[in-house]
Amino acid sequence: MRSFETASPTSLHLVHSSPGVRMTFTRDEEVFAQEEPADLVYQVVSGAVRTTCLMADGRRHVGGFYFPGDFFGVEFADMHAFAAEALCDSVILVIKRSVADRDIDLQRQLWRAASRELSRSQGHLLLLSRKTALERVSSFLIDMAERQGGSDRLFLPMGRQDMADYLGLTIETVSRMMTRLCADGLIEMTDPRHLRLPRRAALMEACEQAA
Amino acid sequence: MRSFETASPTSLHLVHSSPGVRMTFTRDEEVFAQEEPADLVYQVVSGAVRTTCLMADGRRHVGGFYFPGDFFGVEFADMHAFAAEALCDSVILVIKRSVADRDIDLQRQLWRAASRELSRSQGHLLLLSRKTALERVSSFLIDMAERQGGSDRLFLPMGRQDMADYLGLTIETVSRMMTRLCADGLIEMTDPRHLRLPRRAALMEACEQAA
DNA sequence: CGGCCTTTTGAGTGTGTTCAAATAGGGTGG
DNA sequence: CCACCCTATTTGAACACACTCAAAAGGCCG
Repeated sequence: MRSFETASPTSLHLVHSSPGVRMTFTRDEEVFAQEEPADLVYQVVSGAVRTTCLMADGRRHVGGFYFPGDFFGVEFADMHAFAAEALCDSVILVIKRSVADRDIDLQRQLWRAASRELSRSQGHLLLLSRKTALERVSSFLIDMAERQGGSDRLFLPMGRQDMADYLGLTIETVSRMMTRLCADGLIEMTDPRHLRLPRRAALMEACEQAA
Repeated sequence: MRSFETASPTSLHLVHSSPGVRMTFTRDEEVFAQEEPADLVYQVVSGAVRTTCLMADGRRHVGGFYFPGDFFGVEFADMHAFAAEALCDSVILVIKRSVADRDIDLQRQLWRAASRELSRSQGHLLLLSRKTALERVSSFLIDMAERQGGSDRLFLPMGRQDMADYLGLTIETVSRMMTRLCADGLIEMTDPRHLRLPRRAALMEACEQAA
């Protein structure tokens, strides 16, 4: 089900000395669980990951999405507040925190990851506090597009439910907003996960403010 | 307008060696501004502080409230993402980051502060993403009560607008929910800022899930 | 082709917003 | 000390946006 390989020098540009183990995960497989000790940190090699948080009443919250090069599972507390699952078949580099803390370069990368994580979480806060459904979906698409490089083609590795749980909306509302954006010519959809953003500037207008 | 005093050994139990300067701020006075270099950290000695974030379209977001003993302005980036203002006349201990980083004990306190800040911000995220107005206001009151010690009396140093901007609601909705909680006997209000929480357990029910 | 899952669409409802006005509280000057 | 003003809060009524429930359409795999 899950394959282990010992780390070896690879072409992955973000990790010089490969101070960890590569593991592969299949779609929807759990990388780590909520409430699990946070003694490891993770970096996406290929594929994509989401972090989720299950709440008492069954509602699910998606904390973020992670793409190749991104670190995740970097916490301050010694427990994971979120669980992490592979969005699709993915290769993840797993690194011991104790090892990471001895590698000065890696340590710097983790610090930057934590810093980015915090500012992302603050942006997310603003998004949730006072944005309309259309603004949320637009912001999301812009964010995804930026993180996938400048191309006007965009692939969404997550389903509508994941988007909804990330944006604090229902799946129906997300779907409706996507339809609306299509109708307004701001996006084109070949299928639900493959988009083209022909008018990025106009789409950013729809966000109304900084992400 | 603002008085400076050199730090001196005081009765404040949280700071042993007072490695900073005490400053007093009047109501609504700015402690630091958004986009200002974050080379100082702050601790509330007396009074209360809010952090705010002004958005492009004029909407305001309140990031958090800080009470005696709480640190604020602890950032990862080298700019403040939020501004900080005194809620009422307050005494603030101002500490140079460079000095703080040399004090092993203080450093530990700042780390814990950053950690708490992050988990608070995640709780805030959950609150904003899927909670009803009543749940938000209830959670807020419970949180405030816990941070002010176990008493069933609660003083709110912030106005309804601050509460609204913190909870992602309008001032009218906050007011209505307060009225509703009164009607349901979950809180008592002598005036808008002075509450009594006679049925804490019942109030926590209204939060529906972890803060 | 048929079954299963995801996404989309539709109709009706409800919660929170908006706009507007009334009330309460606090400070100032007469 | 009281009248007045200014601000903060509360209340009311109508509306709008997103949700809920329900069903149809589209993909994918067997």
